[in-house]
Amino acid sequence: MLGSVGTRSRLQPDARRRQLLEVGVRLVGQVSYQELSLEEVAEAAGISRPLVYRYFPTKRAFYVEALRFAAEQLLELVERASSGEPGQALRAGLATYLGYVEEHARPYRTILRGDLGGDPDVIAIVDGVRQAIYRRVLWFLGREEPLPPLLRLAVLGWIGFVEAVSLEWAERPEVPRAELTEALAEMLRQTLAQWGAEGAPVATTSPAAT
Amino acid sequence: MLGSVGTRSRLQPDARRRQLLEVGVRLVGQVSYQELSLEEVAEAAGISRPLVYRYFPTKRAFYVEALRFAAEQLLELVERASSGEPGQALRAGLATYLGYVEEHARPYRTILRGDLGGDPDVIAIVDGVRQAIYRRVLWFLGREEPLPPLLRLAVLGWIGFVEAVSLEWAERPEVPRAELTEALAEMLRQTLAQWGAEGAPVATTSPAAT
DNA sequence: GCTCGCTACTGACACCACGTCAATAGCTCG
DNA sequence: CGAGCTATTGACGTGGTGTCAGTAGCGAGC
Repeated sequence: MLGSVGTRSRLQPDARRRQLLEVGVRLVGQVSYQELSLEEVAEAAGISRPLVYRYFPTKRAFYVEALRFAAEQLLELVERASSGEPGQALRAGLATYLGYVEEHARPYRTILRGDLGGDPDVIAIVDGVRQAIYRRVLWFLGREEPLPPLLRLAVLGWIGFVEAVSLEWAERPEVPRAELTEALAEMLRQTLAQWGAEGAPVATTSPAAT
Repeated sequence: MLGSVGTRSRLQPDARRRQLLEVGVRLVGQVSYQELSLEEVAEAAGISRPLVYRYFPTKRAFYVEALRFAAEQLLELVERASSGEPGQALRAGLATYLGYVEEHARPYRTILRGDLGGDPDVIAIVDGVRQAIYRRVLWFLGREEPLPPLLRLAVLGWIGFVEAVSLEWAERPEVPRAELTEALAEMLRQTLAQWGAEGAPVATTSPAAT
């Protein structure tokens, strides 16, 4: 029961900042940047609007920090799930990823699309998620940067494939998660076989046949 | 030399509206929504700010209309290029698409990402482009809606693949356009072979070997 | 070719949300 | 228990959106 109106307590800066960020994370994905008013944020935290400016220099900065926090949650989840040995890790990571999409459809959309398309910081975050996934995939494959141009395009393209499928699937989950996980993993294998044809041995073996 | 400051002529509503839209199209993709000021738009058109409100009820509406106009330009280009017989049309459409990306990297990014991610109208436009491409691909394949769920995901995923590759390629065009066109077309064939495995004959044959 | 009316067009205003600053009030430490 | 530090706030300035009464250019009728 954070910040219920009535009692205005004096908090330590760390606690206050964290509380504001949590409010922000909850709001990002519910309302657009335009609709988000700092007055509203302050009210939700039980404080006055100027106080928000003590912790965040501007509305954009606040929004960006909240978005970054949400993005880190997703990434941490996936990293944690996919820490096993590469062959299995890809499927574990995909399944976790899809699980997050399933439960947080709207925040996911915001993290991916990123309201405020023009803002460099927002672009940095959205691309940051993509890049983290990219590096993870490289780790799955046992490869390191720099990749040959076509192979790099293949991996980035596959990530785009996963994102597009996830967005559609979040709205119409007509395919079981397990089946989708397997199809996406297999898809990566095939894509690499075609685009990275310069004799690159890949490690994404299928699991034991059913 | 439209709207040079100094002479303020009285235009017909159609002409004025069109002029404003052209100014808008030029600005979208150059500056973000936030940075776009109607004062600036009015000045570029050589009129006063209130007059803009005679033609567009709100700043958002103006931005949306301009974005829609830009999106329609891209779509019309692709449609026109891919009106031949299906087998060849896919590659012609892809090549034209990539050509647009090559020449209008920043506007393309805006059309695709869509600043103002939260706005329903903007979402409608961005998804509209995607849906038009989707229908076009269906026409290539000789199929009609509704598709089986997995096949639908495959086509949408492939479009996501193309978009992701295009965005990266726009910044680092290290692969010849022709090669990329061919790889993407072949990619669609393979994807459908895997995801639409329920005996769907597909029409994307390779062109005559070079 | 002059007048008259219609309407494209503008200057000035109200409003709202962001961002600032001096003043206040609640902890903490001697 | 008093003093000082600082988290907190009410009141203000500012910039950009959206509104409205008033003005000026273009066509119609005689």
